[in-house]
Amino acid sequence: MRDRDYLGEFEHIIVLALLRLDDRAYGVTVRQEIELRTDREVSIGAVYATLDRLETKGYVTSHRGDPTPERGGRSKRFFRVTAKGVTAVSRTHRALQNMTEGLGSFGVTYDVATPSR
Amino acid sequence: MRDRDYLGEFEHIIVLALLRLDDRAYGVTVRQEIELRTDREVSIGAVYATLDRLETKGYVTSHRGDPTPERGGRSKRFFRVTAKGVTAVSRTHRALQNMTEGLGSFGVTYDVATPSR
DNA sequence: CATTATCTATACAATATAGAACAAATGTTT
DNA sequence: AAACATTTGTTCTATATTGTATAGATAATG
Repeated sequence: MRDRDYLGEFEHIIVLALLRLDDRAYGVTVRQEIELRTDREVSIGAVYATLDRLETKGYVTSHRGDPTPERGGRSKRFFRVTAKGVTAVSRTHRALQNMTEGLGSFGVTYDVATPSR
Repeated sequence: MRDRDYLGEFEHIIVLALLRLDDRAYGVTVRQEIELRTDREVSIGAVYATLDRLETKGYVTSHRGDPTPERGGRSKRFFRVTAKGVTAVSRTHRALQNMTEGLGSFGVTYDVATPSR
């Protein structure tokens, strides 16, 4: 993998969730944060699969937390964004910004076509 | 396909390019615009594949232009974003914004981990 | 040992990417 | 003007990477 890659759409969202959650970021909270802030349903498997890939790529790290004293308190796997990860979000973010700037709030200002079907 | 879907990362970029280029948007200019504004190499095949997919989903339409009187002036296939397409960018854009807001310029403010490997 | 929360494994669908092949126009050569 | 070269543009084919859901395994408490 070239280290110039951009984050995929969902990867992007996930990394942002980690940054927001700071040291409270683990599978379940990540999912919640996304469902809360975007109006989108997320399957937990999707979250873990993506987190694993991000870890493989060196964009995040994970470590086991201690079990908490609650029923079902299995130990959590906490995630954290690496410096490399931050670089990647920034790059992705910047690209999007460069493409967007000057467009106004599209959909209002720009007249559009209708689908053929 | 549910009409609640988000644009993939590259789809997003492509649609933004179309909006910028307005009525000058066809394969080659789309590619140029992206390479110009993001610091990214784009293969022409990727552009068309994505444009086709977007058209199938009703996010863009295309029509043939007349051949132009220049060397190599083969007729172009012009693309245009549909209302549905604009809705989709907006939705994608908003989701990203909601996830980003309050984060400051990440990378500066947030302290990060180092990759395990 | 039933219940709860979390994580893992796996499979499949959708998206992204590269590159070569093909097409249509004009320019050049003889 | 026929043949061939050059330029610009599109299509096709193949493959890799991302995104997604589901089912089931684990580890804790009551």
